[in-house]
Amino acid sequence: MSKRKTVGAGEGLPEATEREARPPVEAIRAAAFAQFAERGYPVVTVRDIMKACGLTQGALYNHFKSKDELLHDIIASTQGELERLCQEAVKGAGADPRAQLAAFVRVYVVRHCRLRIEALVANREIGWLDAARVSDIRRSRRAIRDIVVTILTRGVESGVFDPPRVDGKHDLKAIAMALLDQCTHVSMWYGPGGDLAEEQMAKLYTEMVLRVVGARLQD
Amino acid sequence: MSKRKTVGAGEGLPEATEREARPPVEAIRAAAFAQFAERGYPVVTVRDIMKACGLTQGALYNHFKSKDELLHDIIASTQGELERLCQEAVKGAGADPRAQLAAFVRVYVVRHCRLRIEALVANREIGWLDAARVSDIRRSRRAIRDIVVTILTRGVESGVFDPPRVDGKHDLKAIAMALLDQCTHVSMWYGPGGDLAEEQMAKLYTEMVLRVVGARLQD
DNA sequence: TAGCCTCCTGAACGAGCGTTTACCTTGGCC
DNA sequence: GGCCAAGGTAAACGCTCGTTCAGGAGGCTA
Repeated sequence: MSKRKTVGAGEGLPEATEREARPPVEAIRAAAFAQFAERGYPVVTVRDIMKACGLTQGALYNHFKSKDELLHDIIASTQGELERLCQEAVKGAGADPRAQLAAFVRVYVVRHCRLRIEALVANREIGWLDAARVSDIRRSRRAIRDIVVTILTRGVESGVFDPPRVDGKHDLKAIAMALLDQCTHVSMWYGPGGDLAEEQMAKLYTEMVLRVVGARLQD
Repeated sequence: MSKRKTVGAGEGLPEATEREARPPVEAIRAAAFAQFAERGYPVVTVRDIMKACGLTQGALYNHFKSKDELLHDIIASTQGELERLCQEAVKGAGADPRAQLAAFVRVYVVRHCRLRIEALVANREIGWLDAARVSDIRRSRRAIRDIVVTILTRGVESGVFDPPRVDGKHDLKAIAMALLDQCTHVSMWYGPGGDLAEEQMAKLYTEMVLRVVGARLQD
């Protein structure tokens, strides 16, 4: 079953819509995604994953070295894509830190709404990876945090941001962590059936973030 | 079981400082706390927990019916205490929604900094409980969220809050979720060795939250 | 001292885990 | 056809899990 030979590996992203046409390795990734998200990595068994895509346990090891590698593959691809999107969003937003921050939050929130399963897995299950595999993902997260810190720093220097101070000093790293926490965890509770659509969520969060950093409304 | 005659049950919290004088059931709770926090419920074994307090695996079942009940015991006590603290904080803050929200955030953040291990366990491991055990904890969380929603609602009605709108309407539940997310997850990254102390964290978060809801500075 | 109660030990149980292995089927190519 | 590589199956491996249970140590009370 699910016998595919033809689908070329070099033509863009796999399409999630046509389930049967997907090569086995993609079906495994997708099934693992869904199950890790719903029940968590340690309690999802290799047998569960493979049964969900109509295969037996042993077949996993034709595509991945281990269950661990499967999880890393999933998280790393999601995380890399997120970092790239964030960088592009900021780069394409001009020089104004307010526009940069707004573009960042919009991309970040929309992605965490739309791909909330992937985000949820990436954020919740990373701890199960061993140290060697986890390091590059942590690096990517620091990179994203540093994007925010950089925007905040420039915004403060140029006077368009006035974020909260503690004992008279800014702690932009703490503020960046808090803002990212807030935006990241939409994936924990956002559902398409809820009151707000993705773009509305993005607008809401953008306004909240701009308020937190004390963005001046206009020059 | 867990029959204690000497340490009075009616005199406050157990003291975490004197480890040896603690009755076994308390030692088990403490060891489980620490290990669940560090490595996660499903990978911490009964043998791990009991070894950490100098006992063998079988002894657990003199104090708890199962590993599951142990986790529920831990989470429920933490959650109940949190709900009580939040209610008291709001009740003791007078009638002004701004003061109520500030008091709420302060208590909530300080607690999530100080008892971050407990908070982390309660928030991350709850999914492992079966449905029957998890329901009262979810109820408590909804209750806490509703405290915030109530404060926001009264603040908006009385004109001291002007939170972000989406398409002209408020979505106070979404905003309450976002604010609680932010405050809850300090427990994921706050460390006593960091740049900010608990009270400074509380001040920072209070100011951020008041900014988000658009609190008027004075009457 | 005898009896009881509390609590712990240490071995055992059955189940389920990730992974390995031997073997089978399929399709393309000479 | 014969061969090969890819990728599947199903059984088995060694291990660890949560839990149970018979038995024993130690401290009360009578």
